[in-house]
Amino acid sequence: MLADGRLRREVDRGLVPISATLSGFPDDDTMTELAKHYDHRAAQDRCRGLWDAARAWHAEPPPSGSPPTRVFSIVIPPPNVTGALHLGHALNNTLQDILVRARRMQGFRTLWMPGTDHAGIATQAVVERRLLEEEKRSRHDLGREALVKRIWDWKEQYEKRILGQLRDLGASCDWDRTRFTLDEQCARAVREAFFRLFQRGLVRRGKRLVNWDTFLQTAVSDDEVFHEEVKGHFWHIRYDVIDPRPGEPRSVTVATTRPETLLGDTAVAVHPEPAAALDAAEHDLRGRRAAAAAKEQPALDAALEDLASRRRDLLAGLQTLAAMARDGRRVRLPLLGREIPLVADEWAKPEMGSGCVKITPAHDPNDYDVGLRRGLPMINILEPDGRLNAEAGRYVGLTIRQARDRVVADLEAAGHLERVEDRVIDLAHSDRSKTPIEPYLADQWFIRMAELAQPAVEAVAEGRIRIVPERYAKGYLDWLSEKRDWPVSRQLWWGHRIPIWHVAGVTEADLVAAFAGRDTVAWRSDGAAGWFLCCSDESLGVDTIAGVTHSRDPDVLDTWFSSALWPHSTLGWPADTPELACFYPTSTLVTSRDILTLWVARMVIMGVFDTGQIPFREVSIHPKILDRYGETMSKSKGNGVDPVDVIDALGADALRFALAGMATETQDVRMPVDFQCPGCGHLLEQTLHNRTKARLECPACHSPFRTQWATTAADLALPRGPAVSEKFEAGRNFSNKLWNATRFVLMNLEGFTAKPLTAADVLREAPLEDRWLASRLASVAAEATRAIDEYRYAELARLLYAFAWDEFCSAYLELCKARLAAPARRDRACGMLLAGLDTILRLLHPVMPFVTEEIWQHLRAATGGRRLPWDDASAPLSETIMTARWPAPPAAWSDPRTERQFGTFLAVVGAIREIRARQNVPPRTRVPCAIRAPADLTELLDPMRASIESMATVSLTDFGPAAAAAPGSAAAGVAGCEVFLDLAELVDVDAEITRLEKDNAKTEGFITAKRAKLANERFTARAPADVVAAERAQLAELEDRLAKAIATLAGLKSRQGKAPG
RNA sequence: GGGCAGCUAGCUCAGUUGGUUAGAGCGCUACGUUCACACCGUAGAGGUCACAGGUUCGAAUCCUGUGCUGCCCA
Repeated sequence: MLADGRLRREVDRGLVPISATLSGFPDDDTMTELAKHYDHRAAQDRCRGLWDAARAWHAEPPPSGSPPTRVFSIVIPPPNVTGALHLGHALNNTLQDILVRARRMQGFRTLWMPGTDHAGIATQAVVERRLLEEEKRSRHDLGREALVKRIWDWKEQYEKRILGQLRDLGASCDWDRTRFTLDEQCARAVREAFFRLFQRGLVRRGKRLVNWDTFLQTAVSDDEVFHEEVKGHFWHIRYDVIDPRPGEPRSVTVATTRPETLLGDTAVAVHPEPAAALDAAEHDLRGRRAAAAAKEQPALDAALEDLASRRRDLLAGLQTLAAMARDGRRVRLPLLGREIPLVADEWAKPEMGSGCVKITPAHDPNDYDVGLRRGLPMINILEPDGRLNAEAGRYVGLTIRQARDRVVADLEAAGHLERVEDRVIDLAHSDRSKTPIEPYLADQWFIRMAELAQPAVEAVAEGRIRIVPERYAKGYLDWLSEKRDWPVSRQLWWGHRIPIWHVAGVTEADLVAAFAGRDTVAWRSDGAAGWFLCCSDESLGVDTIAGVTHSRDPDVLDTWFSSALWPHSTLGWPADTPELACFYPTSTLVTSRDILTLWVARMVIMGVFDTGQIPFREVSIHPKILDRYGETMSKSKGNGVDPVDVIDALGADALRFALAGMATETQDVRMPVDFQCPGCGHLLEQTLHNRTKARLECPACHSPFRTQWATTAADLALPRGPAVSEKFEAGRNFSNKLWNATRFVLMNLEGFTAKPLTAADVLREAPLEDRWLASRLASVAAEATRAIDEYRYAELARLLYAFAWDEFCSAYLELCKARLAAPARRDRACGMLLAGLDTILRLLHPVMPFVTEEIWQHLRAATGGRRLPWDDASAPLSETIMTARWPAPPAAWSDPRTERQFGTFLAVVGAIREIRARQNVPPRTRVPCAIRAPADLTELLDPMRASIESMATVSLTDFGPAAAAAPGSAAAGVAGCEVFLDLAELVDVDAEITRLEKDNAKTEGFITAKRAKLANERFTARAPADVVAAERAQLAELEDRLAKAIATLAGLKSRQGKAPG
């Protein structure tokens, strides 16, 4: 028996694998006492095993013909397979799991669709960078197929890691349905969607100035670009006017930070109305000066002066140039000798530089617009690898850097360089390769947005899709209403290859003949003698068309294209599946605000286009997690926290509880991070300086440890110091509190047999504390349900924490201690303790699934016969809390009067405890106490006499309207009662007097303020009657309290000096 | 340049439609361990609600402006 007992304890500590049951939870007869501390590691393993064995997370569409059920579905924002998940993902998925678990318990047919995203450029860039670092090879050395194979290997590794992290977190996704944006099912949806767009004429081919990454040799989107200020120069270059007439300038001067681009110049621009432009600039400056603070005025004055000197020195020349531009005059491009036109365009600013600007349409976004407006040629001078092409004449083959030096030297030699200024330049860099971005004119595929965006705008504008918090709808609508065409091609190898082929030299009749009977092929003219073909099958299926070979577009689609289809592609579209019929449109999308436009808007667009229905009804936007400096957490900055570190150290529930508690409606949450020394546990603040170090030394024990950055063998041999935050400890403590409350309940169940409890049982002949608990359970269940409905996750966590800890444990459980010792009152107390605990566990399960399940299993083993009023009393208790019924206490349990009464009781106990603490009365010394209370309060509190005595450790000597206090008692007024503590050995009379005087001064202050307020006629006349009445009542109470306190004070003063000590 | 948000206790954050004496967690102070839990209990200290105006009987809350911080768009 002894051995059994020890085994049991070790089992409870999770030291021994349990084979007795499938789930690994103890049977009734093995269950007596829990370990003193909750062991999150063992519990997590057991719970996951239980859920997996039962596939409790799996959802099926109903069999046909079955009655309709309520459906709740979510698709996961697929984490990309570039790397492991960080705390931001943990937050996102915790919130989804809260919704999913709650709805499942509420009886919804609930699906959470999991999966990952291939993240085209990000993943390819990571793999390419490693290839270069570790093998010194480029993707071109490897070739397309081999590189793609490498990326698949990477994907397999990280997908596994990510899904493992999600499972560690407790995410109750339907793991049987896991998808990947590049898997066969998603690929089919991508081809079909693209084909339909092509057929409808919504796909177009066009030139576009893209952000070109010369290292990765691909276009990157604006959000993959970061800006950095670097030191550079401003070169002033002279272009000669061709055949100047008398009175005309012989040359124009332009300034540039990128002199090598002049090789691609196709014009020089001057403002068409320089005088008017200067007037406008001056008007603007004067307006700003009038409104500016004094310290800004000198700078504005200087700007005005500069403007005046320009008017004096430059204006005439600029006006001449504008006239020459209108006349079609030309200038000669230095070095190349090309003749280029002077054009008049507003882009040239007379208030800046020389007032003239060189135009390089193929290599500058603003110049590109000028080129379009003025019909200028666009000369591309770059190869994809960033070297200059044949258009650059004798500079061909040079890198941009080399070309810049040569061009500058040649200009200087030719006498065309006027001067050079130093200047700080805002330079765009690729986030992927960290190299400078070159604006580059490239052929791209675009999706036309004019028609597609409209339904997506309307869905939100008309409220069919609700974005929470509402303010985010504005950004969504603004962005979409611009209806800018979506460039979807990416010059990458990792992704969905664009299903477009090109063929030249065949007739449409040839195409008709080649694809006779196939409705999966469509074509359009390429504008010249060829055709673009689009096909929704995997391949075109023919090698040649009328003997002519075709070629497939080498590019792949933007990652967001496949993500845009995620809600319907994962459910089987374009096939007409039962899943699609049941779970689409999905219920809610949970995401952070930064991808509202990139992803959310595009899902709406494509969902409506493909299925005719919106993809989700509500969007819940949650905050981002920042570090102590207000920077967003990211792997690359090194300021992140790995969720698995927290899960290991404190438990998944602790992590989830903290994250849910942070998810308020404000935008961002700060999380100061510390490194924890693996040797001594000392916390070392993470700073801007140390956060990227591979090894650190503990300032306390001086032993070194490694961080996530460790790569060398020497560093890797060190123990890992995890990045942690104290914010998670509250959740760990809370888990333990629940565990110990359960431990207490289970320890006191001897001889008690749990039976189904009805709503009426709970109220029948119930003592005050039971009616109070029932009422609180009703309110808390309603509030928790509402918080979930309204996506107020933080409030959910907070309110359950406060109720479980402060009310259930600190008040109700304490009160039960006396009842459990009294045989006649025992059973009822056990029943209510169980009901309270069970309800708390169910309400908390969505936030803290593991500890609630672990406890549920122990309770189930000990009290499997219990049912709550909202359970089906004829069915067995649910085997897992995951599918237990969501609490729905009856309205009859609500009882505001009882809650007030109980509040008074707690206040009286609190007042007594306060006096005891102040007077240093030893905790276990029972003190005589009298309570004077008006008749109505006496009647209310009378049933609680024993409870007051036990909770405040006093013996009540007198209680009622005329209760007499022992002379010189310590006293306090509370909630309309007076409490007198007979401290025969009142140690410190002076302290009591000081305290009372301070308190009275405070009370007098309030009274003065209240009297003034009530004396103000405008207040009594205009404020609502109930507010005025409340103020009057309050004043009366304050005056009463003060009067009583003054009397007590007088008594104390008469004792002053007489008391011992 | 335009838009959105934030600024509340030492730290991280709550604070519903304006209405008692502004709250929580952590940290801090004092006392307390055979009695579920020291991952605990009891009590306490700690705030000109960024600043300046305004509306109102009454403002952390509404309006205007300023400052600082972050994000989005150009």
